[in-house]
Amino acid sequence: MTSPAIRSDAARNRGRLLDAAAGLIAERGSDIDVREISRRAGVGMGTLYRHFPTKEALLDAALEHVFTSWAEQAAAARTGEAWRDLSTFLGDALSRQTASPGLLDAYCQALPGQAGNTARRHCRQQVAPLITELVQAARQAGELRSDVTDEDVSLLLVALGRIATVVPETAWRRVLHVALDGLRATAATPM
Amino acid sequence: MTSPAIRSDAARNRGRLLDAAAGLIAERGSDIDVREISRRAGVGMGTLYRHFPTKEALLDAALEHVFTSWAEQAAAARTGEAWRDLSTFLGDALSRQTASPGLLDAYCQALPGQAGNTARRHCRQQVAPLITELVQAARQAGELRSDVTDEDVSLLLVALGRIATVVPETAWRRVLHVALDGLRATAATPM
DNA sequence: ACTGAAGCGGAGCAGATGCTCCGGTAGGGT
DNA sequence: ACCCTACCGGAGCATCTGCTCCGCTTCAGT
Repeated sequence: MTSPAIRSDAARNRGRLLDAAAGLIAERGSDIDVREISRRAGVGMGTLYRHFPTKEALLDAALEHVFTSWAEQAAAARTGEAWRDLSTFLGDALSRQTASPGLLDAYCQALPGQAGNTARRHCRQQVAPLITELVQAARQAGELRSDVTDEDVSLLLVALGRIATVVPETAWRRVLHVALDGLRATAATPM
Repeated sequence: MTSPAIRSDAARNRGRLLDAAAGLIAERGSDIDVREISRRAGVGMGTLYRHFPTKEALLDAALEHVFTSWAEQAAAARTGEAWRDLSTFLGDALSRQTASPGLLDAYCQALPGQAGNTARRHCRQQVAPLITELVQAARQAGELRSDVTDEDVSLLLVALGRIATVVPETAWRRVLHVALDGLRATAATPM
C-alpha cells in the first residue's frame, strides 16, 4: 500500500535539527553556520540537507515553532484589562528578544514591503492578529490614542527590539515607558 | 632634510578610498567587500592596505567624516526653539539613516557597554554632545519631561533607526510622532 | 533472520572575503 | 635628464560557509 511510514530515526533527527537551530537562533541570532547546527544536533550535514532543502528552510521551520509558542504564551497572559495587556505584551516581547536576539529580527524581515521570504511572513502572522486585538481592545477602552494603528505598534516593537539586545534591561524599559506614554490617548497630539 | 612630503598620488588615492567607502556604506551599510571599495576608488587592493591597516580602519575613517558632517549640519539647523530643535534633529537623523543605512548602525556599535571599537566610539562622540545640549534645552524650556536623560533619547533614535531603513518614510514618521508625544512633559507618567 | 530501500555522515567542491606579496611604475629632489 | 624610493596593482593565500556526493548503516516489513 501507499504507506510511506516515516522511519523513527528520521523523525528523531528532524526534531533534533529543529531544536538545535532554535537554540542557536536564540543565542546568537539568525547568522549561524550549518556545520554548527548539525554538530549541535548530533547529526551530519547530509542529514540536515535531507530534511531541509536549504539552510533558510530549516531556520524558517525552527522560527515557526518559536513564534507559535510566543503567540500562545502571549495570548494566555491576557487579563482583560486592555491597557495593561498591551503594555505587558510589549514588555514581554522585548524580554523575549533580550533572551533570543534573533526573534524580532525575523519579525522585521516579515514586515510588509520587505523583499520576499514567504515563510518569514508566515511567522509574523502568528503574532500579528494578537497585536491587532490588543490594539483594538485598548482603543475601545479609550486608553490607546485613536490615531494609532496596529502596524504602528508593530513597528514600535521592532524598533525597540533593536536596543533590547544591546543595552541592559533597565535602559530599554525606560524607553519603552516613554513610548507607552506616547501611545496613551491623553498624550495624543494631532498627526 | 626631514621632509616626508607625502606624494601627490598617495594623497589622492587615500581620498578616493575614503570617498568610495563612505559612498558604499551609505548605499548598503557596513557590510562591504574590500575588492568593491578598491574598484570603486579606482585603485588596487595593495593601495587600500597601504593606507589603512585593515578594512575596519578604513570604514572607521570614512564614518568619522560622515559623523562630523552630520554633527555640523545638525548644529547649524538649530533655531533656539528648544522643542522644535529636538524634534527636527530626530527627524533629520532618521532621514539621513534612510538615505544611508550604515549610519545609526555605526552609532549603535558605539553605545556604552558595547564590545570594543574605540574608533566607533569616537564617531558617536561627534554627535553625543549635541544631543545632550538639545535635551537640556528642551527640558529647561519645560517641554521635555524631566525624567528623561540624553541617553534615553539616544536609544530612542537608534531604535527608530532600525525601522527607518525598512519601511517608507510616512510609516516611520508616524512612530516618531508617537515617540515625541511620549517625550513631552505633559505626557509624563511616573517612571 | 533477511533484505532492500530510506537514511546517515562527513570529505570535499565552489564561491566569497580579508589580507599579503612582490615585480613593476612613477613622483620629485637633484 | 636621472635615479632612488615610496607607491601601485592585482594574482594568490588562508579561511569561512552553503551545499553535494556517495559509500556505509539501519530501520521495518516479511
